Amino acid sequence: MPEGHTVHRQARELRGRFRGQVVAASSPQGRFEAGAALLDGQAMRAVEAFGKHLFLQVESRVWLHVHLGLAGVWTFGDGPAPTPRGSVRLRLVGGGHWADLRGPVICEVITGPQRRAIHDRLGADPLRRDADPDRAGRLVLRSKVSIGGLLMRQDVVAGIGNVYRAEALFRQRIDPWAAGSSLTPQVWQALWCDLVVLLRDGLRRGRIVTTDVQHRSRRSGTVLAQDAHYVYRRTGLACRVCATTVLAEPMAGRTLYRCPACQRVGSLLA
DNA sequence: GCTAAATGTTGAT
DNA sequence: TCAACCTTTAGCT
Repeated sequence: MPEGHTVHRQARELRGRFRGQVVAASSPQGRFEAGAALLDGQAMRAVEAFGKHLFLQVESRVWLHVHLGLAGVWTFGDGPAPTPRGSVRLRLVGGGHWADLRGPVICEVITGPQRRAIHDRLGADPLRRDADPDRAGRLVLRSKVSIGGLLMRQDVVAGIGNVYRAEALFRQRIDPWAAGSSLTPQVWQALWCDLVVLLRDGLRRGRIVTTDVQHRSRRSGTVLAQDAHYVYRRTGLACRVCATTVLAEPMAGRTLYRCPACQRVGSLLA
């Protein structure tokens, strides 16, 4: 269940196991047999993540393009691959490692130019060095669309999903319904910097934690789930900062979470 | 054990 | 604007 940090983490897992290795590719489920045949028996050259998209290149120079959607999942392992269970769309085996892909929305083999076209329509990815936050900022600052809507647009900022949207806007005290054009450049700058901080942290941990203070389970030492977020999925509970009831409301088909008191038009800088 | 919802996108209406 | 897709998990029973 991925936002951008998950996909970057998976790219790292795939790179570590398979880069430079000859990889056997198959589709136990049968739905990707033709595609798997194009990858099978070739050395893996490169793996990269861009937003929520994953690209994997083999020596014939074609690319595997994967988008997990809501339900897609990678499973990794070392040693002999287990008997495939369930609908494994793609299995990669090589160098003593294996990886199974289930339930992706997109799993296809594409050419270099096709990959470039996908790159070109993606916005700034907070986890990539080549991200251009100024271009994203120009789009935001002259848009009448709400900042909550803009953050979900992958052609503006790539890799942000519903959790990071809710949490970053809360942390900056920005009203999600405020138009992009109502933000100042300073507010945009602060929001972008916080997205970079949050996604890097998510990449390191492997989960999204946005609160500074967490209660830990006494037994396992893990951060309790309900303390990991400020507003995401906390409908009806008291805001951690001001105790006002957290709201949930639909925005463009997704559930938006916010604190109506903390998140007014301005921001921490206003 | 079952059901509904979910960190998402696409394509039809 | 909405259903479809696919899998996992939270929250019931």
